Amino acid sequence: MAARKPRTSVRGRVTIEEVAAAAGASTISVSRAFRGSARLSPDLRARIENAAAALGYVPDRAASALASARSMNVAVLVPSITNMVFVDMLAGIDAVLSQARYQIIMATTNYCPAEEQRQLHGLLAFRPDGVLLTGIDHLPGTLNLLKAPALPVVHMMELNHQVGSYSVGFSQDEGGAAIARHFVGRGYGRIGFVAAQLDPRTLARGAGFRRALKEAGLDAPYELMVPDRSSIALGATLLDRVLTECPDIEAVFFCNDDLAHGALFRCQRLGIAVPQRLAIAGFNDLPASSWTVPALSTVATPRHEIGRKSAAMLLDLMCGRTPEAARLDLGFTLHARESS
Amino acid sequence: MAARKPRTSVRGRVTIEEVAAAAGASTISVSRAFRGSARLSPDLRARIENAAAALGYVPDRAASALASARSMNVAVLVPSITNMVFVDMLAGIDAVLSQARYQIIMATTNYCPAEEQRQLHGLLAFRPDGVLLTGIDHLPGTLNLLKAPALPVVHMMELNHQVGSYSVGFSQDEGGAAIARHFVGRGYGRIGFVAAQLDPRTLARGAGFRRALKEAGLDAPYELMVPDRSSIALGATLLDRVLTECPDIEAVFFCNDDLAHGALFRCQRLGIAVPQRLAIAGFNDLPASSWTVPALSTVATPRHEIGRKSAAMLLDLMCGRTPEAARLDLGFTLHARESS
DNA sequence: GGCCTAATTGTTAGCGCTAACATATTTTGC
DNA sequence: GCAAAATATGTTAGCGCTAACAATTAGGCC
Repeated sequence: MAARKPRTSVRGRVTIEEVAAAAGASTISVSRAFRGSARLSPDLRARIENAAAALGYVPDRAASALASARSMNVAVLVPSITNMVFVDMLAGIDAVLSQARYQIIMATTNYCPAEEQRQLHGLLAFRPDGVLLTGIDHLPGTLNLLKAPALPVVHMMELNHQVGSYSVGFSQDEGGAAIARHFVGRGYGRIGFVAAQLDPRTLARGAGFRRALKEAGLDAPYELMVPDRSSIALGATLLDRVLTECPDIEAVFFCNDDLAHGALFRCQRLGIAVPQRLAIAGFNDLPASSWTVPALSTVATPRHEIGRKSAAMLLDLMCGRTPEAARLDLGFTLHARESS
Repeated sequence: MAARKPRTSVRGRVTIEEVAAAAGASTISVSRAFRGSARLSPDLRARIENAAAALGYVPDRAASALASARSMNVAVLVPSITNMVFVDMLAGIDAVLSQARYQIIMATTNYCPAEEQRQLHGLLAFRPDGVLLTGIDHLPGTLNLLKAPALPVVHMMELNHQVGSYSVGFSQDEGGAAIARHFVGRGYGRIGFVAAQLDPRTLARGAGFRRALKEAGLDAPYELMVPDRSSIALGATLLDRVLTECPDIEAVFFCNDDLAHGALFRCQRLGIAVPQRLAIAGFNDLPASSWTVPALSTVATPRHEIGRKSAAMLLDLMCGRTPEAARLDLGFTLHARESS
């Protein structure tokens, strides 16, 4: 017995056992005190907290996870953190999960489904209690990984219409359509769509844009789509190509604000009047968009709220509660500004 | 004995034991196979890998960490991830650490030393093998937390001259001085310094800026410093205040590019000619800075490289190797563009 | 008081994995 | 051909914590 009860841990860390000894309590009571459990007299709790503070005790999540089958980790997969959109979403997620004592374990997929599966596999080693995925398009293998441990999953940014799946987002397709209708309302004739980083959400925006133009009886738009990662520099480059390939263009929908900013700056540089000579619209409403001159027309997306609500929904699922709705549409807001 | 060897794990997860049984090997061999250890015949290794793949085995980091006293986690603390600078740094860190099979456990401090300590305490529950901290100014309690477990630490972004500490960065002070000398070289007379989010790095830039102006025999600059978080919107607001409070100002150094962009946009809006009427400079060289019209003069910081080198240095320390240098100065580059 | 219920605290047995120490098995040197 | 060294594989005992149960104490009521 003595061998099983070292008063000083082997590895030089303060363990629950030392705290228990110092507080004159049992290990399980220390464990309970740290998990905020009820069923502990104020006196014992105080003694334990004092002892823990004095010894500098830090709980060990690994041991806790192993013993309890709950890791209090949540795996989050986002395409990129260089994209402000996902950073805002992450902030929303963290706000809700850290409140509930969960820790985010995050990885980036680089917009690649295969990389998503690889990264998820890696994150599963943390035995997360739930998973947040960006988007609704995943490899079969990715979803398979989640089946065996029956992990709760919430899909973010898009709306998943598959039964049994949970999602929080808005209709990317409708967002694209909103820009199209705005262009139509302003009377633009020759219209273009420029996209990069052709992820499912970008493509959905393009589809909605096209559909709405068609519904309004207009010609199919001029389209320029490249697989490269979106950036301001790429937006500038693509604007040049648009002007070369389609000189009579009147309005262009750039699939996101990064590209639109690049195009806007390029127009300034070239002395092209926006919106008189060329109207420009973006998507997402980044902070810069309302400050550029001219201010950028764009669709504001509720990404922070998407993060919050996704986390809340996952929290429900992880606690065995049934979320109010399996699909939460948070909508979007068209901001018609000076650039169109 | 039979009770200690369940062929199917209690929790429905595939365990190392089931893989071992399926491959006709011992558990330790499976463990060795997954840690890429040598001392395994190609035949056994193949059998284990096949069995693991067939069963869908995912290792359990919690159990591994508990058994081995190595978590393969690295705790990283950054002020914010809404700031591109730290995102770039994180990308550099991740590139190196994921290569070495380490996982980043990240938290944000919101530029607050007390929050840094709180978050570090939380991350220590992951028993990280090393820690990366942003900056060199920390609460005594923060450093104390790292003392007991004798955790390797590398400080990022600034250079720490304290003996026994490791840091990778550049001289923020010199960066500020570089802008000052640039302004002096261009012959500007009435000069200003505008700062927000007064973290130690911002203050160091200001100090260097001031020092260099003094060395050049100029008057002390007009200064406007506010504690708010930096943003484009704030940059625009502060520009208005600068013009009101100091109408004859000729050149302003904004402590970062976000503020400078806001100021630049505001000048465009107000019809203030940059740099003719007012010269503007920023700090960090964000992607937009070379595309704005006029292009923004700024100091490019090697933040991605700082991330890479910090991670590499920490890797050395975690493996018990001694890094080549305890302090790595990666410098910076002044980009004198159109705005000044 | 005596009996019951409820609240509080403790004991025991692992969670899944790996370090440290055996134990085969093969290779090498002479 | 045989001991010594090198290589390959296995056995055992926990890592620090918590679930499940057990035991103890306090409170309530007639």
